[in-house]
Amino acid sequence: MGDVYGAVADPTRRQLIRLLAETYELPLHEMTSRFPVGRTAVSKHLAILRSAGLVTVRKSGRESRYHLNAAPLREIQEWVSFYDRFWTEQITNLKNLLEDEENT
Amino acid sequence: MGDVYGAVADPTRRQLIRLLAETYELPLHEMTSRFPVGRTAVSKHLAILRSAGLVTVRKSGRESRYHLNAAPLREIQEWVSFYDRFWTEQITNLKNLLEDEENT
DNA sequence: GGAACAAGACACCATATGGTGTCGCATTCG
DNA sequence: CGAATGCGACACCATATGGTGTCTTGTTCC
Repeated sequence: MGDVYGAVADPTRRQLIRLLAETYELPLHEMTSRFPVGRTAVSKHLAILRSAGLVTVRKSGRESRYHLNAAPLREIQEWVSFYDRFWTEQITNLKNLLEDEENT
Repeated sequence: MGDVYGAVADPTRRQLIRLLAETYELPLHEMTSRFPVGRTAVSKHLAILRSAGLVTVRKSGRESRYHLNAAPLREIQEWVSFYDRFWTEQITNLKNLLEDEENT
């Protein structure tokens, strides 16, 4: 069972998630036409998303309809929310970052 | 310049972030002692975190002190918050997921 | 000054990843 | 029925990734 962080790390997969969020459900070939990569690649990305629980499939005739399940994203949301309080230090850290850039 | 999603995708790097959140700043060798991997591996992880802007370095004598900068996490937070409204569909999607599992 | 330590840089390796093309099996449609 | 479509399953390939060990440089400390 793949992890959610890895599934979301790829930009193409994030676009797929976004696409599925805007439409109720879509067959593979219709998604493929919206991306610059081939059908097989999209299919593999969807498999990864499926193994992360982010996407569900429903077979309808000869096409597989994909649907978004955003629930697993909750894990990421909870993880990232832990660091809310550190954002207030943004200004001081920006200073450190700039000093770091100078030394690089 | 590495992206934040990729930087956060690795579990070891998330642990490093967590560790740096709990302590003000740490030298490399002290972090390494807390992980099952070697010094070089930790150093490379920190380089990735640094290129994503999540970590800053301050040289102090012969050791490099690492410090957390949580600001870039904001991008992830904003991205994931877009899908808040889809979590309400969790129950119906769970049903779909189970049906999917049966067909697998 | 010389030993010991911290850490970056580099060479190297196994495996994961993202992409391709092709094949084969259902399913639809003329 | 037969052609065409949709898509999963492979086989394959180039590169990225996560790990190792070794070398070197800089710093501390006796």
